[in-house]
Amino acid sequence: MLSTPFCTTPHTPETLASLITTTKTINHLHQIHAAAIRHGFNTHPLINFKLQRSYSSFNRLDHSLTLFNLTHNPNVFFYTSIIQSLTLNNLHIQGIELYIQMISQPVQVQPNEFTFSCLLKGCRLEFGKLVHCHVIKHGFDRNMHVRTGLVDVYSRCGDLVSARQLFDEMPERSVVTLTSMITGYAQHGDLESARELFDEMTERDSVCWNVMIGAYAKYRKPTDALTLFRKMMSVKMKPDEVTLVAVLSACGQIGALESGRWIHSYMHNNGIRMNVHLGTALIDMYSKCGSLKDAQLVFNKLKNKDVVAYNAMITAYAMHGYSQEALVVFSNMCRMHTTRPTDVSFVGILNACAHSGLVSIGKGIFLSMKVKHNIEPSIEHYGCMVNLLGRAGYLKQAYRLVKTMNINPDPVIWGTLLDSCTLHRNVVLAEEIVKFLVDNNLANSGTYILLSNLYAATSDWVGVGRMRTMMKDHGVHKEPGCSSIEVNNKVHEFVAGDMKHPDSAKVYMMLEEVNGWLKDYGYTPQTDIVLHDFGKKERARSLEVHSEKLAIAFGLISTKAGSTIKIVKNLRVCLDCHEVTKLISKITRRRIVVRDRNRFHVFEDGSCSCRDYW
DNA sequence: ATAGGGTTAG
Repeated sequence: MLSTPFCTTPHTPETLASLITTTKTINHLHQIHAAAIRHGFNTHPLINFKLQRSYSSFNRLDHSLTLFNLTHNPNVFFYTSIIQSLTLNNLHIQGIELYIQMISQPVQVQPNEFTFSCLLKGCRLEFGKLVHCHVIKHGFDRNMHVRTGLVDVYSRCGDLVSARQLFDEMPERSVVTLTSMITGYAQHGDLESARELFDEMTERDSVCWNVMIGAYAKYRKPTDALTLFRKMMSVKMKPDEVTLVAVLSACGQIGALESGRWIHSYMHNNGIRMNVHLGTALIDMYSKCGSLKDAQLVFNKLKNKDVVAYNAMITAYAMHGYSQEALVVFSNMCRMHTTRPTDVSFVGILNACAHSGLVSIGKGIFLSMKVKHNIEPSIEHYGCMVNLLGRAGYLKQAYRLVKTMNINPDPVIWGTLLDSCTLHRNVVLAEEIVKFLVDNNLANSGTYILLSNLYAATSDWVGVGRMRTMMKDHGVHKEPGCSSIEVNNKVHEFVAGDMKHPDSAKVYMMLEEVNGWLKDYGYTPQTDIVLHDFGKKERARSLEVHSEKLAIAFGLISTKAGSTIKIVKNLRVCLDCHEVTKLISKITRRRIVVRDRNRFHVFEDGSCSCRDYW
């Protein structure tokens, strides 16, 4: 203590106050605090205010509160800043309590516009409305900061009508106000209204660009996200860490590896430091773009890995069918004392088991959720188990699990079960399930499609016809297949059977050539699973134009011989396409990587990394 | 002396 300068040098409140503001460590702060007490400044309002803020900045709310409780008659500055500390720590109830204490003191302390700004930050609708009343009562509702805070509360909480009304009636608005309003729309899925306001802005900072790009990424509009990002770059607005996280997510969704790599090198070249957010986004991007090696590299180098980073890597291994590796990362994570598995970890690890048919390991992990980790399995975890059991052929067990679980089964889980019935050609069980669904009014479009697929798979064309009629009667449509491929930093999309791409003529010529090769190999199209265009073309013809085949044909004509072709598909790959792609990889000596809705397939020399189990 | 908007995994 004696070695520090604070014991001997004389101090004025002003010099102490400025020392507090510049202090870099909590120990340093304690010494200054001690010096302040020794000099008899412990009741000095400015000193105490600064001390409180400083403790708060070191995340020592406990010290802040002690100090506050020892202070007689705190003034509005002290009240406001302690309220701010509380709300920043998500302690809004305590914040409101302090506000009430403040206005009901014997000697009332009048709140000001700053007090209301702090009260509103991050608060929920019930408190927001309460604070709103007090804002009006104290006459601060025309203050821009306060009004922005109100807009923010209503829009974050989804009361977009109230938010918009307050917004429209504002005397003036700042970038922050607009961003709050845009965020409200964006977070609740109204991307059009968000974009409309965004386009009307006369000045934009990086935060509002981030909100808009992030909204596109969140609502799975990766092309819009990337387009807007390019626009941001073109107006010389510098992207920051938050921008890049959103853009990387978009790259992952669309499988744009070249763009993703470009972002990674942009980080290096522009001094954007790696951190756990960016690292996780990179792991996600690389794995969804088929480059598991790069995902591993980022993961291994990443410091301070949190559970989100671990989950991203577990999911990456699961998607690529590397079940053992996923299990290793999972157990490493469980061994760390800083990370505990979450519900997402279990979705990842159970999917990893499903992709390799690790039934008993999966069952063990599923049981451990509740027993060992105190996590109640959700419908998604049950879905993973139904998938694991069903794919492995334990259809009865899967069915029993759905019937006995204490959550209401949803259409997804029934779909998973029916999918497994199709895979194992179990018409009897499938019909039992469908009858159950119809009897209980649970059948939906998916039910008909799945049963129809099953009839097709077992060559029961009468059954297919019956389903076809039922679907027509119910106006059921199948989600069109869509595949994309990135060539020279540009993403090309193909929808099943479409002719929209500028190079369509060449693509279809290539497809004819491929069909010739396949015929020479003695391949005949399998009469599987095609419903979206039934009745228009004969089955064999429609099989030829599944979207991934168009994308692969485009890849063959637009990339260098021998290079890898990478495709992203929105649906699960069908049996026929899977067989055909295996053959194409053999004939053309190309490595073909297909990411379908569930996982990766790496086709090489006539076989697939999923070992035909998917 | 003090305030308002943005981030990752299925």
